[in-house]
Formats: sequence, C-alpha cells, structure tokens
Amino acid sequence: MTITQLYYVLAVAENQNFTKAAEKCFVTQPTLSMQIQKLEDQLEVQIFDRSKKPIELTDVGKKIVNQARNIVNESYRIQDIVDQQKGFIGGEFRLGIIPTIMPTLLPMFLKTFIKKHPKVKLKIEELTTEEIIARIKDGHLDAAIAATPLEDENIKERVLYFEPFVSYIPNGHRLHTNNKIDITDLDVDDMLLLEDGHCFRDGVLNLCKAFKDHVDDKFQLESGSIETLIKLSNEGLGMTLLPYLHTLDIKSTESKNLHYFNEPTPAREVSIIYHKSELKMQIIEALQDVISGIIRGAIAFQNVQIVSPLPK
Amino acid sequence: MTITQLYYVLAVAENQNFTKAAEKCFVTQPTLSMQIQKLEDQLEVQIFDRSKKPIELTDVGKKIVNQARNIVNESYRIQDIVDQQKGFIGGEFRLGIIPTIMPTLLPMFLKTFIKKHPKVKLKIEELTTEEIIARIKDGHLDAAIAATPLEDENIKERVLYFEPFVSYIPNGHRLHTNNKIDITDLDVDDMLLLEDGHCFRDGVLNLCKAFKDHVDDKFQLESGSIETLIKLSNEGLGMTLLPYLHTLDIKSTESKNLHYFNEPTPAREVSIIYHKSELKMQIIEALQDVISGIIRGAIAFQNVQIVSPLPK
DNA sequence: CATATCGATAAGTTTTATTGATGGTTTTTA
DNA sequence: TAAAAACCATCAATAAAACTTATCGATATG
Repeated sequence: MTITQLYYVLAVAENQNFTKAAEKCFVTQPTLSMQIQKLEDQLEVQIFDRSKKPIELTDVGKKIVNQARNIVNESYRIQDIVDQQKGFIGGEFRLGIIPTIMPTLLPMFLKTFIKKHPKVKLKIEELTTEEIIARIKDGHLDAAIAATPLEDENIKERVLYFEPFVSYIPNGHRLHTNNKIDITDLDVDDMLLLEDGHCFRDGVLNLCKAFKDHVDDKFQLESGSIETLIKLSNEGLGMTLLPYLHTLDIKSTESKNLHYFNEPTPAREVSIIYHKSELKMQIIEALQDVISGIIRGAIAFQNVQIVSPLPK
Repeated sequence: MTITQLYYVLAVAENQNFTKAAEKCFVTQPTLSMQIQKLEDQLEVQIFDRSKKPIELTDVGKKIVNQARNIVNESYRIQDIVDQQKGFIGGEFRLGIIPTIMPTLLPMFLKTFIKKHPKVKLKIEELTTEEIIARIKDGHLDAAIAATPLEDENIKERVLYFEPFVSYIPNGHRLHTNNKIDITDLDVDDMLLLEDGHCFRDGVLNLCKAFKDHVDDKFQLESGSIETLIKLSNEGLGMTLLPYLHTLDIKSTESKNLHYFNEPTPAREVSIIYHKSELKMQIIEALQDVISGIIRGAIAFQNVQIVSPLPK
C-alpha cells in the first residue's frame, strides 16, 4: 500500500470516474485502474463497485476512503512540520470566503498580504458557509473566512473582528424618521433578505426571530447580493440590514438611509476557520495577523451583541 | 514520500543504527541510507544527525518521527477495516502480560483461544506495566493484560476480572492464628514484596500505605517471582500477599498458610488494555470474550475493593 | 597502529509505476 | 435501434524506482 494508491482512490471516489480522476492526478487512466486494482488485490476486497454507473464505493470502500483521506492529509503534515520549523511561509493556500464578506474584506487585506508573504500562492474562492465547512473537512480548503460561531467540533475558529449590523431604511419607511434603531423595532415581514443559503440571511432572521416566533414568508423577495438588496430597498420594497463594512463604500445619496442600532449593537462575529488538524497553521496565523491589523483601524465598536449565523 | 520511507525512518530512529534497522526491515543498509536520504532531500531537512554516535534525531527529526509513526499506524488500519468488515479474526497479534498475571492466567485461556481463533498468530511477551504502556503507545504491542486503572488517556481498558489478594502467613507469624485477616492488620515492615517495577508490589504498598504514611525500607528482601516469595515466607522471613489465582495451584502443605481477607476484599482489577486508536479491535474483543468466559468459573468474589496498581 | 564499526556511494539488477494502444461493455445519441 | 460515445480493463513496452552487492572513507576501539 502506498500513499499514492490511497490518493488515487480518493480521486476516483470524488470524481466517480476513473478518467476524470486520472486527469486530476496528472496520470493516465490505466495507471489508476492498475494501481487501484493492485490495492484491491492486496486488501482482498473491492473498493469500488464498477457495475454501477457512475461508479460507486462499496461499503468497505467508504470506510477505506475515510481512512485514506486521513492518511493522505496526515502525510501532508510532514512537509508542514518542516516548513513550520524553518519559519517558511509559502506554498499553495486555498482560502474560502463567504459572499457577504468577500467584496468588502478581500480588497482591504489582499494587497498587504501578498506583499508581506509573496511565497504564498493564495487561491481564493467565494463559497457559502455550508460549502466551506464541507471543503475544510475534506481538505479542499485550507481555511476560510466566515461568520461564527459554527459549533462544529472538527473546525477551529479564530475571531478576526466583530462587524455590526446597520439598518438601511429608505424614504417613506415607517422607521425612516427614527435616528437610532432598536432591535425590537425590526419586523421580518418588511425586511429584505438575501436568498437562502447565505448565513447573513440566517443572522438577520435570528435577530428578528428573537422577538417573533413564526416568520411568515408571504413577501418572498430575496436577492443574492447586498448591492441588489439596497436597490430593492430604494424602490420602497422594505428596509434591510447591512454588514458595517458594506456601509463604508455606499453612495453619499444613500448614506442618509443608514441608521445605527442602539447598544448593544447587533453584530456578526467574523473568524478565520480551519480544520482542527491545524495544517498550514503558519499561513493561517499570518492571515490572521494581517487581517486583524487592518481591521483594527476600520471597526471600532465596543458594545456588541453577537448574532448566530446558523439557520433555525 | 512513501509509507515505506516513513517506516524506514521509524526503524532507524528506534535502533539508532542504520544496519540494525535494515535487518529489522528485511532490506540492506544501503536501501535505508538511500531512501532516507531521498526523503531528507525532498523535505529539504536533515532528519538524523549522523555526526553523533550513536546516530541521533534532529529536532525536526523528532517531530517527523512522531508524525511518521502516526501515518504508519493509520496505514495499518486500512487492512484492519477490511478484516473487520469480513469478520476475519487473524494475523499477527502481539500481547503483553505482566509477570504476576502471566503464569496463572495464560495457561487458563491460551489453549481455548488458539483453538477458537486458529488464524491469529499470538506473540506473547512478559513485560512490566511500564514497558507495556510504552509499547502500546509506539505500536509494538497490540494489547496487553495488566492491573488497572492506569489513568493514561492514550490507553483504553476493558475489565476482565477482579482478582482478590490473599494473605500467605507462615507458621510462627504473629497473624498465623487469625482465621480472617483485616487490611488494618497489615504491616509493610514484615511483608515480603516483589522487586521494584512490579505493579503487584505497588498494589500491596498502596494497600499498606493506606494506614501508614512512611514506609521504612530497612528490611529489603525482594524477589522477582511469587514462587520465591512463598519460599522466603516459609523460611520465616515474613508474610506476603498473593493474587487469588496463584493460590489455586499452591501445594496442599502450604495452602494452610492462606488467609482470606475480611470483606470488602482488597483486589486488583485486571483488564485487557489497548491503544485508543482501537486497532485490531476484533481480536481484542475475541480475547476479552475467551478470558472473561473462563474466569467466570474461576473467580466468584463479590464484595471487593480495588487497589490501584500505580506507584506512590 | 591495526581492526572493527558504521554510514555513504557506485554500479548493476530487479521490481514497480506509468504509458499508449486497444478491446469489450454499457450508456447516450441520432 | 443502430451508431457513437463514454468508460474501464488489459497488454506490451518503457521509464522510473527500489533494492542489492561491493566498496570506500571516516570514526571509534583494542
């Protein structure tokens, strides 16, 4: 049994296809066929059920894949140990970021980070929290920036900052004349929300539900981007909530619609999250340092109340 | 990086010698030299400091060895998964047993076990608790039978039975006329003990110390075997304590010297212990079944008080 | 100072991994 | 439903690697 064989098994399991898996591994399909057969012969067990189309894992196969992933990931840690020892910060690093953080945070730190750590090849992907969790667990992401706490025992979190919610209330809205907004003023029924799957949507819902048990989805107008949310709101379709960083680059004509909350200000906790195995921890810490340093100048709220990003 | 290379690193680290390590791996010394060099080149770090005699691990080397052990052990688990799936109970199994359990317990279950599970190649070694713990942790033992609880977070325990202590009190001893013995009657100073390193010695000391803080080693007459202990006791050198199973095959002339304890009878807890990774769990469970079944007929004490086997 | 120990190195051999070509099934498409 | 495409297995050839024997040089030993 070799690490390479296990790696091939993982590739086939993920792609459910020998040919595609072979491409990803930069070898030809017969190589995978033969190596996986060899492993199956050695173990005297079928890992894949080749009669099914697309190919499927057998029951043992599933267990073997889990263990194989384990071994392959642990093997990466050896280079990690060496890098750590040498203080080397470099190599490929795959970072996920949720959509409502990506456009505001990324421009703030990216330039600084690549300047400070030029050997790191950052691969950044915009993903939902759910996708992020899955990919951190299966090793396709090294870390991610998301709203926390996530309460997942396989994932560790390091808080980067707290980002307050700010109300965006268009002209003509019942709350438009209020200077400061209180959480108790909120009503889900005239609130514009992001579409399902965004944790910022869940955060807002959690905030509102605190005062209303049942949410009536009579008025289902949801968007995938916060920009759209603001425009819809301008059309008089309701108020909405924005993460604080989004309010920094809002048009001046619209900024008069911003209303801050009474303290304790509802806020989301934004963290860098990573697998508990702590692979590539030097790079994670480097990211944390850069981002925390930059945010320190941008957000200075004190009395905040964290809103959970988890649905229900 | 290959599992084989990691295995070679482990062998050299353990033997502190390329030539010996090569023998254990059933390859020649140049193979080890080359493969380890290749790994070091790939990682761009020295794992061994070859200038020291005997050879030493570098600082990174130590960390790499730990991780390598991890990976190599996890790789064994793949065959384990297959065996478990197939219900296959077989292969090499290295079992450690402490000296005071070995001679009485082994004959009781060995024949039954190998008859029931003929495919298991048992390799049994007599080792002290300390040695057992080290070897379970480094993977040189699959399981062991020892007195518990050990309070080691890397080691799991499954209780097999409770074995009461029985007093052996020769003619002429102050306690010889007592029918039943009480714990409070014991005095370390006229008690014959096994030599240092035996947990049965520590168990007895714990039992006595419960009533006496300081143990004066004025009378240091200690033996490595319980047989010798009995003979020394017969010579009038003091009383001693025996594990119950040892009293079953004692000569009839000597059995009159046996005195049981008042309830709650002091006893040791005997368990099968294994690494928390639960490798070869099928065989461990098979052993547990056989031994528990056999002991059920042999020991039937009810009200026991467990004595810790740990020193101090 | 001769000798033994021990790891590195070199050259040659065996084993293993990989490739390109191809064949047999199954699935998809026209 | 026949043709095409997709897909994995197999084969023979080759490239790569792991391993062996022989030997060297450095260090320790008697």
